[in-house]
Amino acid sequence: MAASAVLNAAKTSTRISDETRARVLAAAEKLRYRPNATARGLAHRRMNTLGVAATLVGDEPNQYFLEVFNGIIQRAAASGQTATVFTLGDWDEAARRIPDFCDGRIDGLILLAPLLEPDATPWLPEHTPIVSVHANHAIAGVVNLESDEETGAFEMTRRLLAMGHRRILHVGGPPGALGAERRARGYLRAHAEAGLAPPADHLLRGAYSVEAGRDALESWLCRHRGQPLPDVVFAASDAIGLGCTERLLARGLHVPDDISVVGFDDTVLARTARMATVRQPLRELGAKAVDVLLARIDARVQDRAYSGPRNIVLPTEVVVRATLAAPRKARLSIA
Amino acid sequence: MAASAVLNAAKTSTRISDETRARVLAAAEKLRYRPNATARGLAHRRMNTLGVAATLVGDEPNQYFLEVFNGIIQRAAASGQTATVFTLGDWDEAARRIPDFCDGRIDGLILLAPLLEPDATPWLPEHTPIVSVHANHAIAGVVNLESDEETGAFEMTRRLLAMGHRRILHVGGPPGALGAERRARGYLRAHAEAGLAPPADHLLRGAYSVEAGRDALESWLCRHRGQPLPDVVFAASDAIGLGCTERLLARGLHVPDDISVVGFDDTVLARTARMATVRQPLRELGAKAVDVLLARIDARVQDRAYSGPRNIVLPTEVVVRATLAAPRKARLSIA
DNA sequence: TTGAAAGCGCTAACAA
DNA sequence: TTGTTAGCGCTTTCAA
Repeated sequence: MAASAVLNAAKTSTRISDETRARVLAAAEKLRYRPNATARGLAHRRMNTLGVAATLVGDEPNQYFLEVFNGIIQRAAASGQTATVFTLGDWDEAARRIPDFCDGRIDGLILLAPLLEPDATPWLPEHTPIVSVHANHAIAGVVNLESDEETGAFEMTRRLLAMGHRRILHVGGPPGALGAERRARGYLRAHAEAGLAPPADHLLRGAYSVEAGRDALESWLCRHRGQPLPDVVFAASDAIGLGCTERLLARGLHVPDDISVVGFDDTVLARTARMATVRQPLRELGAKAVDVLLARIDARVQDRAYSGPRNIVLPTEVVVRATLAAPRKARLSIA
Repeated sequence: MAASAVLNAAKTSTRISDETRARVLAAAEKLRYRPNATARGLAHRRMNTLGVAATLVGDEPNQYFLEVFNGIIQRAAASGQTATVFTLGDWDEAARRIPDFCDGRIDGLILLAPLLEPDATPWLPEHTPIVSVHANHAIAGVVNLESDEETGAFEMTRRLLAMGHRRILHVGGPPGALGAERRARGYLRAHAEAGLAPPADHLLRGAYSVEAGRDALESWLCRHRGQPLPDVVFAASDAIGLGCTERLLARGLHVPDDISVVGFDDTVLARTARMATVRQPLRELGAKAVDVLLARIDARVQDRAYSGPRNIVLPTEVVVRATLAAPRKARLSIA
């Protein structure tokens, strides 16, 4: 009854006499009473906690994750929720572990860049609302948030072409990854629109990391010795772009005077390296994911169906920085 | 009894007959039974969840926080724990909000770089073990983890002096912040050891951010027009160092040919900008904080006193990168 | 080896 | 306006 009064203070002010309320408050104060969130959660079926599932491995922090996560916790805090992180070694573990996460301690789950089969339905817990950011496939029952990567890549490539760049080397992301495909598609579409066709060997694919970018570019340069140096490297991620820049500098080439470099994502890496890039609204994506998730949770609480869209696309934007300049007039050859 | 059996499978294998176990397992499977962590937590008084409290505001993600946090979640996951984040707008809110966090949903709390009064004891909940990372003061009942910032700053400064640098401008952290004091102290001690005394105006103080670094250096340079350019800028954080570099480049100065820049922390900023810095083992600090916290939680569960140290200091390390070179032979003046 | 019962700390519906 | 009661889903005695 103490708890009832203390709490109802906010809800039913008429229910308790002032005298009783004062007595309860005094007692609570004296006992340093703290309501227990677990018990309350049990009774209430609501923990005011959102889960975030992501793969988070390796030594170097994944900036993509960290930026989205930053957006998530800021918005969650603003909505009176807290966020708890579940790490997956690999998305193959998802079928086994995700149902365990949805065990009453979270009200909803955000999947960060999940690599899941479209038929994940059998094991996806149906009692917990789920949203995903940059899912690789549409998943039944999961609302997805993404950014318009193809248009971003398209606009960037078009801009490069308009500046006079012609030999545009695309150091792309992993084959099969939806985002990587979309970026490559934008790159190709911009060429097609300009009536151009980039040589097939100007489109590489590999992991999204600094090392992958470094190695991919280096081996490509070695294979193309004596041929003309590309005008610009269009990396499919900022990390790749950084790796490429590193190799170019190591070869004594100047960025952007000899060759430009542009990235993708606009993580802190690009901002720090003053690298031109395609901005994905990472923090907004995280914040919006929280909004949608809360809407779904509310709908469930009120036993309504969630009526919002199943897929939400946020715009991307070309960001010009110091690593992008007009192409060199005198063409260089690869040493 | 189903739950009992299912769970006791791990604990008391003799208690349940094989037949019953099989029946229970089959039923659980058919019902897609999932134990409820909240109820279990209520009964068990253990959520297997660690809390992390930090101030996390502003647009640009705080890399210091993110790196420590990365270490925390990795180690927590390895120990079968999850981490939930509580954000504070300001450490002044701590007295009001921290007791609320310790409401049964977490087993222990990690305070990230707390700015707390030493007499925080009255409101610190005594039923939840707490550890801090880089606390500003010793707090009764809280085990603190930190890194040896003074030695790091000392070693870096000594190294700069040994390279022949003499005019070392220290763009320091906020006055009153323990870490900033320690960094400044190391800077001064290295000078003293070499029988040198830096001019008083070579020691600035301000916030830890890129903007603060940029503004502090710019106004300092304006105030010292015509005087000799420093040999090197020793920034009290990577962010400050980045801000300083930005201003130097904008003035047409070359780093490190005209002037060197070194930072502090070794966040992703320094790694990306190839900036020399003093490395703080941020991820290790996070991981170790988890270890100590779990040890304290176990001690409490077993009703023992925690017997480990009250303060743990991890070493720092000088990292040399491209922004540090020998001082310029011909001295430049400030334009 | 199994079943029954009490309780973790709170909420909510119902009586008084 | 107040007190009582019955859960929330699980764990843990204690009997049977």
